[in-house]
Amino acid sequence: MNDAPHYDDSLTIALLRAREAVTAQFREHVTAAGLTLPQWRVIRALAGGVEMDTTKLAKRTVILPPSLTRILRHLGENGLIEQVPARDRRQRVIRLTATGQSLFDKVWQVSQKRYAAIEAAFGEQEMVVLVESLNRLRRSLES
Amino acid sequence: MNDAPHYDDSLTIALLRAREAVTAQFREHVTAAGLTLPQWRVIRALAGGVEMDTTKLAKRTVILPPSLTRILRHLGENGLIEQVPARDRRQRVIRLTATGQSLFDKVWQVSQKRYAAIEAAFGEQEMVVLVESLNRLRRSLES
DNA sequence: TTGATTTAATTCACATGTTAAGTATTTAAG
DNA sequence: CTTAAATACTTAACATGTGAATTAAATCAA
Repeated sequence: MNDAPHYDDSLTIALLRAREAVTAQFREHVTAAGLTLPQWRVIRALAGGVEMDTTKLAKRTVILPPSLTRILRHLGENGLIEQVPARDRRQRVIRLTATGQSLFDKVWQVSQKRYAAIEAAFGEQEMVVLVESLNRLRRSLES
Repeated sequence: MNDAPHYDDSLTIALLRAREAVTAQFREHVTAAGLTLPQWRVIRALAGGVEMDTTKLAKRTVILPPSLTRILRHLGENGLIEQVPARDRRQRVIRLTATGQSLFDKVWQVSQKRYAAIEAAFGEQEMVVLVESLNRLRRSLES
């Protein structure tokens, strides 16, 4: 009938809603720990003694540099991260403090359970297929 | 090895990146028309003479009420939408103005081409499967 | 080595995301 | 009919998203 994809079927909206549904599973316990979800992505990327500069961190966490600057300021003020001296003095190399790592450990325990619950509800195999499909979509658009 | 899903394989990040890749296909021509992507979602939901209250509009466009309030103010100031008298005076029922509709017509032409290009690059059938998978994921988490 | 260019990160300005609190109108209970 | 509860939005406050301009340090070319 209509040459336009129906609104609720459109890819962008489907991605938005799916992401909303998934992040909702993590939001409660992450915010209870005093973190926002973007802040948690940064903590998670640095967990286990990883040291990383801002550019790499921005790519890993899918956070734009200006946002990351503010997030790192917050996390630094709360004593969760610290700066590591770098050869290239333009770079800001970051790592978790002991406090940051132990906060990660605490939140991560719950995140794992939530992730497992999502796999159980949606299907472990379907989840693998979905993630692969999402990554294939991305690659097909980047070229 | 690790009991944690690898960062780049995680569902939340895959959703973020995929969404980023898809929206990038629309951002250029939408912003060239003087609209942000959320503003465009609102315009699109109202296209074709549709009248809708704020609550329904918020759900359709996946925009939270406080954001929608601001967006509607912007669109109203630019003469793209107008308010329709409603029985329930708590509600704000909105529709496009003639200006808004003609802006939609212009932007929509390009959006259709972009959407078709995504289908061509990723595969029409795979796209259908992906959207269904995303919606199934969402439903499995809402119960 | 100097000067132009590139790179890394920040700052600025404005828009949206998110939660909590507030206002106005309607509905429902008594 | 009157008041308590529910509904539809809005406002406020803070965090992040986004694009453009800025600063500082490293690299490259002459």
